[in-house]
Amino acid sequence: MTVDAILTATTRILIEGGYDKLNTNYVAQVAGVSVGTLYQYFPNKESLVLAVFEEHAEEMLGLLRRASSDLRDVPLETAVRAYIQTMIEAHCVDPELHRTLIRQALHLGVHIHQHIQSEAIAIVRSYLELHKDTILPNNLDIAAFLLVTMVESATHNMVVEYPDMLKHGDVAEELACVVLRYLLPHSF
Amino acid sequence: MTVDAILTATTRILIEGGYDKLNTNYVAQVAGVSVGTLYQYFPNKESLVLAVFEEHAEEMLGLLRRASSDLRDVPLETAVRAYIQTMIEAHCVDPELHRTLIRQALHLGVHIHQHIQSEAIAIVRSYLELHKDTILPNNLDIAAFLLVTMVESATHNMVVEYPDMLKHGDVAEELACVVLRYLLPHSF
DNA sequence: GTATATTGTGAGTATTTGCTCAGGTTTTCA
DNA sequence: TGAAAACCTGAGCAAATACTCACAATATAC
Repeated sequence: MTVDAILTATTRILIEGGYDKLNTNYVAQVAGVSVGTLYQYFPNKESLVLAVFEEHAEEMLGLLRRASSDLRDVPLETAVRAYIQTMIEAHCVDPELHRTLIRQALHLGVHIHQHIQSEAIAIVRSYLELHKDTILPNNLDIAAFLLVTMVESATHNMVVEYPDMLKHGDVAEELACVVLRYLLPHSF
Repeated sequence: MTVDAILTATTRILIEGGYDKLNTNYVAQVAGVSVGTLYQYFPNKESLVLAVFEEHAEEMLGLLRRASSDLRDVPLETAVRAYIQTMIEAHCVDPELHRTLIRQALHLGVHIHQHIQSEAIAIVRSYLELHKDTILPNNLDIAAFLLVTMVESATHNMVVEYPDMLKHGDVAEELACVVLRYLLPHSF
């Protein structure tokens, strides 16, 4: 319970004031505990951010993992759209926190993108492997790398940097076009 | 001359030790001047990083602007490849500094990606406008957004996060495939 | 050569802040 | 009920560091 209050406070301060405004005394105050208590559960300031990051990343990865197991045996066209949709949802879990972690915490070893991408690349690669006879690309490593990078960054940019775009839900469909035209011989 | 020494020192410290290790006394020492001198040219610590950023962003944007004017009247297929190549070159101007600015300085208003992307989107959009009769996408805003985001992030990831990939120069060619299959009706 | 302007100096200050620790409060359990 | 374990407190220390200012050195102009 105490830990939770501390993490919630950390998250809130991070979102509202950024890493600069995050000091342990203030976190403790917002959490309604004393600094001493805080240091009973977290060895230092950095570990606060790391814990928040871990929680958030797991939540996002959870969605992607679930989707990937659901999509194993689904035709490519459906899978691609579902994958893009899931990626959008993953970014919508807590967009403000996501933006903050990326903007404010990259300089600690907190690399959300790499964290998520490396796992996503493995997933996509194994999916492409299953369908390698029906798709155009030969080099699956490169294809998986490009697909994940592109979908992740487009999604990210859309949700986090240009949130208005989501209303134009067409972007998701257009992104699906990009992917499908790349993978399949016949146009869309 | 003094200003230059200060900026060079800032850059070096930023690359080697990150934003944490950047303190004005140390910058002055490395630059071979006194703190007082430093504060004669820069109002505060932040402005140091901002100046370094500005210089770097201009250098990258310079390449893109030059390319964009060269590519106005070139056939799409050539233009796409050249554009991708230019984007790679832009990221290779000073990859270490680029990585550092992104990782260490995002939390100041230093948003390289947005800075570069917003200009790149305008350039690409106007190019697509010229060729709108020969390309598939209807919504040029979305198309430009996606193309820039995808090419920029793929390039960035390749150069900055997975530098080994560049040796596999095929990634650039594969990326060109993605773009061309999206834009043109006949496959590649 | 003198006066003025420009540029440089660096010890010191004022503040911020991560973290400790000596002691208090609450809970557990025989 | 009482003692041990677990948990909490917050004033304050120690270190880091952004920034100043009174003065010195150098350059420029006449």
